[in-house]
Amino acid sequence: MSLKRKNNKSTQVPEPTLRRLPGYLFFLEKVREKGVINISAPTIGKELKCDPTQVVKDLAVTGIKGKPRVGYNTYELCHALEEFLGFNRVNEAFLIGAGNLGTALMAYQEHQTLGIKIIAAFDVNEDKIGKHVGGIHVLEYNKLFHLSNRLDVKIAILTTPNNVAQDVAEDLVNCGVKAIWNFTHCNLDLPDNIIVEDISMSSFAAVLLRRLNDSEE
Amino acid sequence: MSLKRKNNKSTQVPEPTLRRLPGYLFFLEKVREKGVINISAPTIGKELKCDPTQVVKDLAVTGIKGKPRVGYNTYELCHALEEFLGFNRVNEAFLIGAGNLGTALMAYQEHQTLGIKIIAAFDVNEDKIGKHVGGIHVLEYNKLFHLSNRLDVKIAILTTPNNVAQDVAEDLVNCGVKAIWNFTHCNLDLPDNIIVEDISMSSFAAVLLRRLNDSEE
DNA sequence: ATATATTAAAGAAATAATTCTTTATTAAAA
DNA sequence: TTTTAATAAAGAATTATTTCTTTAATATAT
Ligand SMILES: NC(=O)c1ccc[n+]([C@@H]2O[C@H](COP(=O)([O-])OP(=O)(O)OC[C@H]3O[C@@H](n4cnc5c(N)ncnc54)[C@H](O)[C@@H]3O)[C@@H](O)[C@H]2O)c1
Ligand SMILES: NC(=O)c1ccc[n+]([C@@H]2O[C@H](COP(=O)([O-])OP(=O)(O)OC[C@H]3O[C@@H](n4cnc5c(N)ncnc54)[C@H](O)[C@@H]3O)[C@@H](O)[C@H]2O)c1
Repeated sequence: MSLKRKNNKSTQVPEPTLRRLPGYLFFLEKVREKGVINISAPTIGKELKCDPTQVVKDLAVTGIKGKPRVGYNTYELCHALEEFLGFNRVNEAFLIGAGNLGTALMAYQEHQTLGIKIIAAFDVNEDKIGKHVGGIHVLEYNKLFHLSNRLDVKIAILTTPNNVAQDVAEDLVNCGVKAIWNFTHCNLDLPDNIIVEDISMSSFAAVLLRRLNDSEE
Repeated sequence: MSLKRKNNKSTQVPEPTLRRLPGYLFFLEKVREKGVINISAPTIGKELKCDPTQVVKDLAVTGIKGKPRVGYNTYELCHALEEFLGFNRVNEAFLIGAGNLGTALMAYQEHQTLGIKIIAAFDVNEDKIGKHVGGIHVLEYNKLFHLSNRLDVKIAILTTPNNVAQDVAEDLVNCGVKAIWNFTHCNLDLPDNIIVEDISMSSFAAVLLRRLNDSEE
């Protein structure tokens, strides 16, 4: 999306592949629950409507080998995918900005299955401080600095208003945060080693509206 | 993301470009407010930290021509970008599922600047029906069918639980909806001419966690 | 006026990602 | 046991996207 991060020596897994992996994982978990032991790439491709060789290439990043005429072992694959994505670990995260979107994310239980656990939320607004949503407490923003000294939290979810996002992001970096999930549409300017994942509504809207326009000729 | 839609004769604008365009628009609006009349691609590139020739190529899709040694006219560009993206039109949308995420999106005023206007929300839960958030009423789900006959709404925002998403999506298509902004992580199986824009938390989590892992070697 | 530096535009090259092809493996059928 | 069909894996070819290079235009300075 923004600037490419090439801070790793060995060839990184391509982003399109990475984005597709959770889809495979969820599908595989579903069929595994139904008792399916083995599944082939063509079958996965048919269900998920994508190219079977793409499936093979994507799944290869996990290191799991399939057997000809049998396919992949669903248990092995699920496990390897979870491991590879980090979904089976508990990756603790702070949430900053307990507003409309922030509280929706706090209430969102599925984060657990994505390996991300919001352990505390922070806000500057008196009305928000002290509340708790989905078992997560909203703390005074200033407490972020004290808490981050004790805890080693590497991930932050940023849901403040746009105009304070840059300042808050800089605070987060100073608190030892290494990756920011940015829901604001502020173009964060941070050191290169900080991972920023922008989830920009506007980009989605742009693609949707334009494609809709295209389809109407 | 999922399957490529190639339903348009002329070469479509590449998706990566489309995703970047709103970023240019917001930046340009900001500098225009400061009274900047002209701006060059290298300047934009420096601010947004991207390649200047990329900027030139991206902006070329609007049809706006820049002048050597001067750059682009900010007014012209903003206008052309809004026009191209459809952000200056009122694209009416239905929202289905007025839960945590749904109500956050209803309260989200910035949709207006993205050209999307939620005109009504629908839910099956008695407790939700009748409420209104951000000036938008939550109606009984069944009213969707009546209303869609009268109104010609082409866009739907899907924020129901995952397990009903497919059924609801099919209803929406039957109601004449042409584009679905899908926030569930259900793999919607719909006719090819329907535009589905998946905003999958899991994909973002995957990229974020994996890159974090990569950076820690 | 003339020269100079800046820059958009167009095209070429490089890189990344996807799709196609071939090969080798293996379970099941004959 | 031998044959057959299915399929993973590896690599080639294609396609898409980004980056680099050249060219032409033009405002500013000389
Ligand atoms: N609401 C949505 O559905 C939605 C969707 C996509 C993106 N976004 C983006 O998410 C961000 C938040 O949106 P929202 O609708 O939740 O807004 P909001 O105003 O409801 O929430 C923002 C919260 O941040 C708090 N805050 C303000 N300054 C702060 C600071 N310096 N430190 C910590 N907290 C601070 C506010 O008190 C408030 O509780 C915006 O950038 C918006 O563009 C929102
Ligand atoms: N909460 C989040 O932050 C978040 C973030 C990303 C994605 N999501 C996804 O968005 C979806 C909704 O999440 P949520 O947290 O808002 O859940 P939620 O349970 O709070 O909201 C779902 C709403 O849909 C309504 N609903 C149920 N069945 C319906 C039907 N057949 N027709 C119409 N409405 C129906 C429910 O009454 C409820 O109000 C889920 O798929 C979730 O994975 C949520």
